[in-house]
Amino acid sequence: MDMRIKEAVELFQEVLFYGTERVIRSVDNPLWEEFSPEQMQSLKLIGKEGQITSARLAVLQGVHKSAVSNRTKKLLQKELIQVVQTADRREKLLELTAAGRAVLEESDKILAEYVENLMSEQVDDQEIEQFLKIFRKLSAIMKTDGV
Amino acid sequence: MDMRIKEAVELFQEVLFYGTERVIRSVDNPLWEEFSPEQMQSLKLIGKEGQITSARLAVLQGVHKSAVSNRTKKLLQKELIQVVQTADRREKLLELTAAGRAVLEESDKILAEYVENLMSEQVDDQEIEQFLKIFRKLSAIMKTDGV
DNA sequence: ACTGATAGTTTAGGGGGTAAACTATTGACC
DNA sequence: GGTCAATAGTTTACCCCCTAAACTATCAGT
Repeated sequence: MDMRIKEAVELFQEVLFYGTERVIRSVDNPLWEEFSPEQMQSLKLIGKEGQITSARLAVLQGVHKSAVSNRTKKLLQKELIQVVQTADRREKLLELTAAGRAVLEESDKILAEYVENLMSEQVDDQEIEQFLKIFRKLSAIMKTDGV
Repeated sequence: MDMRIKEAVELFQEVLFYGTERVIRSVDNPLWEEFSPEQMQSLKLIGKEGQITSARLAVLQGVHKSAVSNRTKKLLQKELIQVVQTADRREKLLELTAAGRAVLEESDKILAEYVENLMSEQVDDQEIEQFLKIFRKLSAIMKTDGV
């Protein structure tokens, strides 16, 4: 059991902490150079929720509201999102523009191709099932605890 | 098959791209506040190789040599690593100091406890096997291609 | 009306990264 | 031996990201 923990820790660090970063940096795709991963994540979440407040976006992304404020400013400049005023005038709802939806779709398409390509080449059918199972679990754990 | 790809893409983004970052930020451990993940990765790699050049470290971390230069400067200031001159006077070998080794050990211990705790609580034995299998695969893929 | 709570923005300070210019040193070739 | 291109690292300019704390505006309850 002890050895397995040790290996798990190594793999954890290697894949989750460092591997992903390295991979993101090495991908050369015009979309990913123009928009940062964090900006893409914002688009994704805004798209999923339809309309969303800064405060909620901060919770979902796990960052301070000031970080969100900074990000939304950039997305507004790029005209990928727009602001809708609500009755409570302190609050602003963010939603995607047509351009924002287009970017999001394009990004999803690229990633889908990437993953599909990867899986068909290097991963067999049974492994895909296991991959999905493990990642569903990880996703759930990350949302509640923290790893 | 198409639905599975779609789910895989979602999980990919959620867990690898964003989840890990969020988790790292939310962990409150004095060690992790004092040293960035990148600095810890440097320590880990230097420790693993014993002695290493900046150039090699840059390749292993997948970043430019200027980024490594910046990081090593900080680690030197914190006295976690030291420099050894070689015959080729352009080149510098980096190695851990005793303090560096101590930090690395402490970090591994903390992570091991974390992972162990997580697994015993939320993951059953069979899942651990699957987890290891999938992550070994991911690790291998990340080292060659990029995801 | 007052006052405390809430939503967002701003500022200061510190992480990360790239790309390109620059220093120092080496090694190969004439 | 002298010249010059290649190599290892550093520096600089410019960008992204983050937190913490101060600040503005607005709302809601007493």
